[in-house]
Amino acid sequence: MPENTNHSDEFTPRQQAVLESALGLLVAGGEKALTTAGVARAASCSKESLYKWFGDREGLLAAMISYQASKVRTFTDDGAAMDAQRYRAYLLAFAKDLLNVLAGDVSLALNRLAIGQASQEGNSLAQLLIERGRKRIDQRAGALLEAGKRRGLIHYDDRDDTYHVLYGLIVRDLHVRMLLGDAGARQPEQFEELAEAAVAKFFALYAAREEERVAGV
Amino acid sequence: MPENTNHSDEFTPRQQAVLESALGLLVAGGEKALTTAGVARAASCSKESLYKWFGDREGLLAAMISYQASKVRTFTDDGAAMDAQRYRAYLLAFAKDLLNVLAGDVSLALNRLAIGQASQEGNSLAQLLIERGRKRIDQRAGALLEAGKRRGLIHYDDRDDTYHVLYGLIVRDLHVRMLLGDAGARQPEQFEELAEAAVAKFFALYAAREEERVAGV
DNA sequence: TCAGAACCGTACCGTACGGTACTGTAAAGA
DNA sequence: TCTTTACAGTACCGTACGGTACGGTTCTGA
Repeated sequence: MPENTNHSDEFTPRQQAVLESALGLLVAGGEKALTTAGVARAASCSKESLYKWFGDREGLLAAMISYQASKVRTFTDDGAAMDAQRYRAYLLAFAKDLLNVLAGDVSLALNRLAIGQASQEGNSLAQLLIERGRKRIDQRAGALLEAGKRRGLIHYDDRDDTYHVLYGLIVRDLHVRMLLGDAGARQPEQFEELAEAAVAKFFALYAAREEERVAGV
Repeated sequence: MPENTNHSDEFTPRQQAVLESALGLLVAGGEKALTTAGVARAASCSKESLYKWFGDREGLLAAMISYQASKVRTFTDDGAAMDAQRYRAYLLAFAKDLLNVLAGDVSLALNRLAIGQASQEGNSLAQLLIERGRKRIDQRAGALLEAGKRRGLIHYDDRDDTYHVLYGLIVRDLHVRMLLGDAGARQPEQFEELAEAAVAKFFALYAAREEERVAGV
């Protein structure tokens, strides 16, 4: 058994290399450029092997999504003490990470791919993207929010609703605009500033008031 | 000259009927289903006419976007007196309209189309969608914000930034999830509630404090 | 050393689609 | 009535792509 990277062992190293090639093609030229012959040429493998490994073109696309999805770290509450200052830093890091993930070449390409297919019947690709990609981020954020509530730093009733507000404050309309290729939306040098503004507003809305923080309510 | 509807007179009635057919096909089956032969059949016109009117397939797609874009009403400040109550209602209406527009069949289909094309070179379609569709909404919101500031109801420094915060509070991640076909995101019966929550938070962040409102600063 | 598996490269097939050309026809205008 | 324009309908062409088949090569294990 070959050494395992942090990627899932769902694919052999050779297959992973092929998937990496395919992702490169997708990023470079969009779905139109992702032909089976093109992938085979770029990855120096035969079309026959592609069909053997992934079934058909759809299977290849699904494999690309599954493969890529294994690159998001997740936050787990270690129970350590945390003051408001430190918690704010965590939220800030989450916000910056989120913006950077969404602005990534591969993320944008895969989201474009899935969205392009979402209209026709059996939008399994989009479903897969939501399941494998989106939900991990949701989990990390959820854990972060709960950690803050547990320590009395923030206050909320509905965790998911609160998360969506945080998401909206951070991402605004940037994701869709990036997906549309609007260059004005994709400026990573502004992400720091955007993240800080978002976190500040989030605290303005959800920071526990003094008496709550003391009482732990 | 035929009677002018509120649509642009960029296209003849016959052409508008064809574009309507094409939009129907796009909504029903996504881009894959939008073949020139299919449009011709659905609209009972010849392919030759299609190419005469719109140049090529790309031109047809652009025409569909241009044609569809002319269905957003815009807010203009009539200078009338407006109290906080009334202003809040305006914002609420904007929020609900925004959610309903974004959740519309045709809007989703066109955004999917443009995003699907955004990766390959010359993403003119996406650019067109931003220019013709997005910017109108931006204008309406901008006017709304300025009206509120002029009357001392809200306070902000950067209008566009403030608008983007409002947008994020309203839309959250719903647009992308709707584009991905996530049924959980597309529930118009919840839009009222979402709009109210967003407007409430917006006021929490931007409502002018009493002394400002009086001083008009 | 031999058998078999895995796999690359390429040739091949069928089909679907963008785009063009041609024919027939109905309306408009002189 | 003749001519021109606009258009529907259809046939046609070239190409690109998904998917399959096959020959040749390398690697593995007995």
